[in-house]
Amino acid sequence: MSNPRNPAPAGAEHAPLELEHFLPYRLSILSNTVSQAIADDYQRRYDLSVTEWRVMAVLARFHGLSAREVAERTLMDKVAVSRALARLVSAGRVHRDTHDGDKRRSVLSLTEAGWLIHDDVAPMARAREREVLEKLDQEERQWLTRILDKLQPVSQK
Amino acid sequence: MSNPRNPAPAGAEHAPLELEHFLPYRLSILSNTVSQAIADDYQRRYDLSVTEWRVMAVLARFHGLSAREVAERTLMDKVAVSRALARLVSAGRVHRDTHDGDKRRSVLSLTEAGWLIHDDVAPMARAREREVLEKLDQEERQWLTRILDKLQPVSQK
DNA sequence: ACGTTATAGTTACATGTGAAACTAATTGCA
DNA sequence: TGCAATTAGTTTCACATGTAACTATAACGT
Repeated sequence: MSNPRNPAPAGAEHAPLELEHFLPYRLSILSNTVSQAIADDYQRRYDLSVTEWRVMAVLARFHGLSAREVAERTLMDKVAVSRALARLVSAGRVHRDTHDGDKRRSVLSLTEAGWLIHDDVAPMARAREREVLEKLDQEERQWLTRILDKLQPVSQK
Repeated sequence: MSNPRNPAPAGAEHAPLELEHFLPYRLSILSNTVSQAIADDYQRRYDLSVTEWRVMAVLARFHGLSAREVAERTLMDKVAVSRALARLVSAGRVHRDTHDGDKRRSVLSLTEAGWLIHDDVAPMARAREREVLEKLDQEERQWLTRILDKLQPVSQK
């Protein structure tokens, strides 16, 4: 009916999608490639998942957050945060207190061990990001930022 | 020790990562948002996963591919393709033959039912992509394409 | 021809992830 | 007060996904 490994006949009434030019597909491939490259660095070395690293990153910036606030800042859902925190706390990387006036809330912070990991991983992550961005010239980098800003959903307040 | 929900003191020696400006993080969020928006359309309606849809999309374009060739074209691994095909075949959306000269290889094509779904989903996906791209002006769209081309890994030959 | 090696595809296992149900604490309001 | 409705966080379940092991067939080198 039609020949293997060749595109469908031009007159075809089906208008198939060309994945390699389809934005969502391209974004997905790119995102996975980039994230994986970075995660490989610390994943094995510290047995640290991407979600855990994100939690650590926000706790490095904002002290005393609750789990819900971490979820807001990372745009992860609360279940993911809860699980990441469980592992981080039991690994001694995050300290969990209970909020004074509200016993439901946790008050989170990096432990000494958490900081050590953070201070090793953060520069590594930045270096990897730099490697990716080096493929672009200055002008392209500026456009990329601008484009991401316009496409990005709300971003956390 | 430090006040909740405020950034760490400026003199802090830890140089925390600002996730919201970190390229891999932004890509991941954007990719998930965009893919999800599109997938929602057909996911429920046809009980069709993203991987399944990608397989269908390449089979719409290239007739008689083997599973391995589908994997190459979608950049998915062969296990994912195998599983997607199992579902698609059992749902009567893809027809699987055995290659004449090589009994290991499959020869895949969309069935009539598969084509019907494809012809409904493909325009829908394109429309959603258009909605996303409408947030950008013409110049930005051109830069985006150029940037993706430069950042993109190898792309399938 | 024949044993080794490579390839196509599937299965099994371990792990990750999201939705919904659940517990505990707090808030709102009659 | 006291009871219903919210909120913080965890647990459970179903399902997706990746790695490695496995089966069947084919290709290669002698």
